[in-house]
Amino acid sequence: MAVLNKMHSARISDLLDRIGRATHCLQFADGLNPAQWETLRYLARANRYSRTPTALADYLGTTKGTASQTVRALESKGYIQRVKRTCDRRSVWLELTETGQTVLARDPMARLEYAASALPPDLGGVLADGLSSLLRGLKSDCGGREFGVCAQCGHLDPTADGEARCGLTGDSLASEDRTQICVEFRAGPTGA
Amino acid sequence: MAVLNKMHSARISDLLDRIGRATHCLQFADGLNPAQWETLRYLARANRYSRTPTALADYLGTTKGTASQTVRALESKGYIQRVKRTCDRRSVWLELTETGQTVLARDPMARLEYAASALPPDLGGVLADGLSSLLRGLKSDCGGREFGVCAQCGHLDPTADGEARCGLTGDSLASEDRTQICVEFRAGPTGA
DNA sequence: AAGGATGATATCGACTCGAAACCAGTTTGC
DNA sequence: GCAAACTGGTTTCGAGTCGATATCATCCTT
Repeated sequence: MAVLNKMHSARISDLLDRIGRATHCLQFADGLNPAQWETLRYLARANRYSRTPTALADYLGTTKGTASQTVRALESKGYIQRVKRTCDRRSVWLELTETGQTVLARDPMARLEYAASALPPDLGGVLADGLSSLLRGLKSDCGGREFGVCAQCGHLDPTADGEARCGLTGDSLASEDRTQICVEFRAGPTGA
Repeated sequence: MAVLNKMHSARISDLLDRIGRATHCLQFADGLNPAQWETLRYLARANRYSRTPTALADYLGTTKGTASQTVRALESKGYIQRVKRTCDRRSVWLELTETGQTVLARDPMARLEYAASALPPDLGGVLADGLSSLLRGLKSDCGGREFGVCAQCGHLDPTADGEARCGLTGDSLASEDRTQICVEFRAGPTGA
């Protein structure tokens, strides 16, 4: 069984490697590069605390300087725009433009999703769970901040019925907000 | 069910994305870069027809020029060496050195393998199969040559008992050779 | 023997990334 | 209330990678 498992794990590792390489080349579509696609995807899924250059840098596992360059490139293409914040005038919000959303609809990673949707339905769930626990096993080694949604966040403070607020900022969170990625995410009692 | 499947496929896509990013950063260990690690791994697994710069370029999905630079970098570090071939004096064989094998033993992708081996045994097989068919679905889109082992190759010509030879080159293949990656691989009747 | 194909390498330019310097705005401490 | 420390963001610079092209040597075809 140990041998069998060893065989499987080598194969899994190889397959993931190859899938990674295959998707890598997909991510140069539309004149963008992988980092820029990641950024568009991130901005579409990040909540209002998290659509900033610094949070983006954290998410991408890069530096603020590099993230800034990516942002500039996307802005010059008209896919995102910077919005000055009033509360803290150093800070900037990044927002997808209309054009940006149109481009994101052509996300090349959708191919992967498409391929996944062709799997037998019962296999899909198992696959997702397997990958998820694989990632957990990996993540502890690799450093890198965790990003999760408010719904599973330790800061979430469910006050009244249906309502909830963030224990960190005190803001109340619409249900829409709670399904988005947050920089401040911390694994907590609410989460698994 | 369609909805369920859509959920799963989005999650799978996201997970693969994140695993890819996590492993990417791992592959800068020991002063090498991802392409160089890939090269070491490839050379360790490629058969004697396939340990050449051109085959490497094909495998990595890059150009010969770029592959040549990677080779040079690894050679200057002393991890591989070029061996002039006598049969075709244009051609070069790439071989791992002792040092190269030592370094490869510290392959950062082993972390992934380790994480995979921690999965429940039955899950491992399912996961591998799922990923495999996912890759198949993806590969048809993405172009990129298939690389497989002789044992599943259409060129394999099992002559006598236990013996086999390559129908392309006419060479007889030791059983060791048959488990290695070959550039000339072609999906054939022997394979699945 | 000549011309074309092939394996490999070198060179050049475009591009990306990380490190460090830098600027502006905010907070802290006296 | 002001200076120092801090923080968010941008800019600049250098290293490194990659792909395209040109070049060289060798092989193959006729």
